[in-house]
Amino acid sequence: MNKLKVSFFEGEDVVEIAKSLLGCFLLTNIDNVITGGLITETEAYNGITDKASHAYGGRLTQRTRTMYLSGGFSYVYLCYGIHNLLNVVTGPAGVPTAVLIRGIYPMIGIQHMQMRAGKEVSGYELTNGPGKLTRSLGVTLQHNAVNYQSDIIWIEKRKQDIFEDDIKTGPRIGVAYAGKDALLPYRFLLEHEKYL
DNA sequence: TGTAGGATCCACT
DNA sequence: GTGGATCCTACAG
Repeated sequence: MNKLKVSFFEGEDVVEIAKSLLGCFLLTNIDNVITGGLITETEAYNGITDKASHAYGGRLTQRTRTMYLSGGFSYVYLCYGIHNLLNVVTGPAGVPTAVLIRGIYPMIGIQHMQMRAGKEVSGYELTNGPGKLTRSLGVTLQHNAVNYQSDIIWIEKRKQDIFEDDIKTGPRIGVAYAGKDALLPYRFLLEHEKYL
């Protein structure tokens, strides 16, 4: 067990944190079952100056309140009325930056993830999307504002360091409404095959 | 109080 | 490649 510490999440540079999370293990202990896998895809949401962020312009509402917590809490919200999306809040308290976990490679508790997703789904298909990974991991709105130091959701460093060359960068998905900010290279993908 | 639209996924063409 | 599902959130009035 080698949980990422609070100091990691409290870093000021959300883009750097998004990149650093690639190759770490995301784990949940929900319904008394541990499930999780290798983080393969993340996106950074850079606070009040980022039009794609829920907290753009300093928006502070019931929903976005969680983003203003100090780094190391979860931010779960409902997207398109159907999908729960899981983020990691970063930075000091009052700074609403967060990293969206968009994909993991299933490694632990695969059988149970398959039950949650339905038996037709298997392998990477279980968790290769932000809505799919929460479904397979059992994450719901109940798990909003959970501390990543807890035994419910946490992130571990298990692998050796990731090589820069194995990280692909690109614009974020589904944020066309954000104008110029939609083009920012805040999406990170890991060529994960060699790290399995 | 009303309504437009969304950090997605899946089935269908 | 396209569109429907589905319902909460945000904001205007």
